[in-house]
Amino acid sequence: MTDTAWLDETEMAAWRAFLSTSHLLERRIEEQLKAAAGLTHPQYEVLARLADAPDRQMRMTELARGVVVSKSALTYQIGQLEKAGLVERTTCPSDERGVLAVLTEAGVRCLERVAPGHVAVVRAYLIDRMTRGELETMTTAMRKTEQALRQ
Amino acid sequence: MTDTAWLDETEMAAWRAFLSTSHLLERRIEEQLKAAAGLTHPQYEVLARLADAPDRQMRMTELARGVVVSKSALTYQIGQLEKAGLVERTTCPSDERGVLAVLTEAGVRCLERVAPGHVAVVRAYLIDRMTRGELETMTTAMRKTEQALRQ
DNA sequence: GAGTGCTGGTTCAAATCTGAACTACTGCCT
DNA sequence: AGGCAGTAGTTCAGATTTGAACCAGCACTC
Repeated sequence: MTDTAWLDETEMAAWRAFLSTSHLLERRIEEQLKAAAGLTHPQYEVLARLADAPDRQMRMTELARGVVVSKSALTYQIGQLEKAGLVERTTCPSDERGVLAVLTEAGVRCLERVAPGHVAVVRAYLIDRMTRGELETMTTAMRKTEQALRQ
Repeated sequence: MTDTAWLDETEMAAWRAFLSTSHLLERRIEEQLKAAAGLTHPQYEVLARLADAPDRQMRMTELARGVVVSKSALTYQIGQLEKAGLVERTTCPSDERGVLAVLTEAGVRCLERVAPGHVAVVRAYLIDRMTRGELETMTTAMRKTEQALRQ
């Protein structure tokens, strides 16, 4: 906190662009998912992560880390998804404390139905607007920050 | 919704990296601001935008657009900042319906006190981890998306 | 200059997020 | 065994966000 250099023109522009864009995109995605399937973005992410996981199941904490949401928020969201029949809870066989979130058949079908529309938005506003080079540069840049933030 | 191409390896990696990073960074920033000054990130953004604006004042709608937050959320946040004495409301002289949010002297001082710590975080995790080239590439990429999302 | 449609803000209810307790179980260490 | 620090999830209260409904004031038309 002693003497941090201020952001120059270019840096400030970069930061503002990143910030606005991420929020705007989040808004748009939320809107699309809500309209198409009554899902929130975190909910969609949970389904997507589970679908990719072995046996379509994951531990709560691991899932929370992946989706980048607090443990309590995940507890809440899994509750919602359970009510909707898209996910089920199982106690982890190897660790009595642990809970496994499992994607149900209905969950799989829901995701299959919703994914195309979601991907279309991500593509239309972000992916397809970048060149391959920009895409790769962004990825490496983001990864550095991500890694730093995950300690 | 007809036949959108799925995301290939590289594209998916880019999207995931962007998504996680933006959320992780948001979390970290929120934490820092809360600890340093009891401010939320949107609140900080409001102060920062006002500080940059001519006469340190802005119309509500314009401010909401800038910070990328709903009008009702801004109403709420300006209320909070007003309670804290950092911002004041004035009715707009040219348009009787309009409201101008004005940064107070206390607001200016608060921002001056908090900004260095905030910028330090943005720098430490994002800006300083990129080369100048990456920075510029990211900015152009983000701008394209931003523009598309603002219609 | 009344009527009509728009725009600017606020209010409201509902949903969600977070961090701080709290409970239960695990893994060591002696 | 017995104790103890640490981990996994949940619960809870409080703060914030959002969209929809609402009330004014503006601007344009006939």
